[in-house]
Amino acid sequence: MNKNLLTLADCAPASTAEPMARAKAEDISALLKAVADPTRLQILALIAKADLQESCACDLTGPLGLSQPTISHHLKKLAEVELVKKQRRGTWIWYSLNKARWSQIAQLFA
Amino acid sequence: MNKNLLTLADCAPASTAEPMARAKAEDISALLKAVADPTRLQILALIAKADLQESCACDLTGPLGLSQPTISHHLKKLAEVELVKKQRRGTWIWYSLNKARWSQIAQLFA
DNA sequence: GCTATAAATAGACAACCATCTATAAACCAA
DNA sequence: TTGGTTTATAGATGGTTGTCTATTTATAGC
Repeated sequence: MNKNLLTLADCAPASTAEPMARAKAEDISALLKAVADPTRLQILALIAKADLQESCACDLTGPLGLSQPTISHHLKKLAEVELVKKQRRGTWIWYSLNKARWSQIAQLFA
Repeated sequence: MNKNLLTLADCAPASTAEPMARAKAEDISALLKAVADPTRLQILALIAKADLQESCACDLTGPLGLSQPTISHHLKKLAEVELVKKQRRGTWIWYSLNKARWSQIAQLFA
């Protein structure tokens, strides 16, 4: 995933009718798609508000009423775009927000 | 579309395991889904960089290499979540960015 | 009215995605 | 090694979505 995101203005054409590079648009799109799901938004909010700002997957199935594989699927999507970090401690895997990545999204819309 | 968006932190549970309200998550998701498409990102960038910051649909088909109905479809999606404003002047319809709505997204990730 | 141009709609189709059940893999403790 | 717990993977399924062609609607000028 390309981390060097650009503001829309930066990507826009100078004066010709040349659009934002497709590859760049797809990079940004992939990141935004990961957030643009109601369940994943709920997951992110739960992690952010948890003690020490981290949760294990098993803490999420109950409140969200979803199966364990579904939660696992969503966490994988979030990790793929580096919106969450995962850390194994024994049997559990603890997920936390990647705040730098989070801020990159804010910058896109600044 | 609900304009009273909340930061993730605001939506998160107090101390119970109660997640962000589903309806709220779906509202935010709908807004983000509209932006989370590479073609629509390109459209937004084109509009933002156009003279007077507005474009008609016919100006977009060429640079993006897509059919007129496809462009029309995307512009409709963007208008549904109020990310673009449309104004008819004669035969043409001019699209411009809704900057207030744009900023609301930035606030979500602030 | 007739014609030309711009935009929207309808319908079809392929690709993607969120969810489930069933199963496997990883890890810890006896 | 056996058993228990947590997470990941495989496969299936129904719903969503981006794109197209064909058609219709809206507007302007003659």
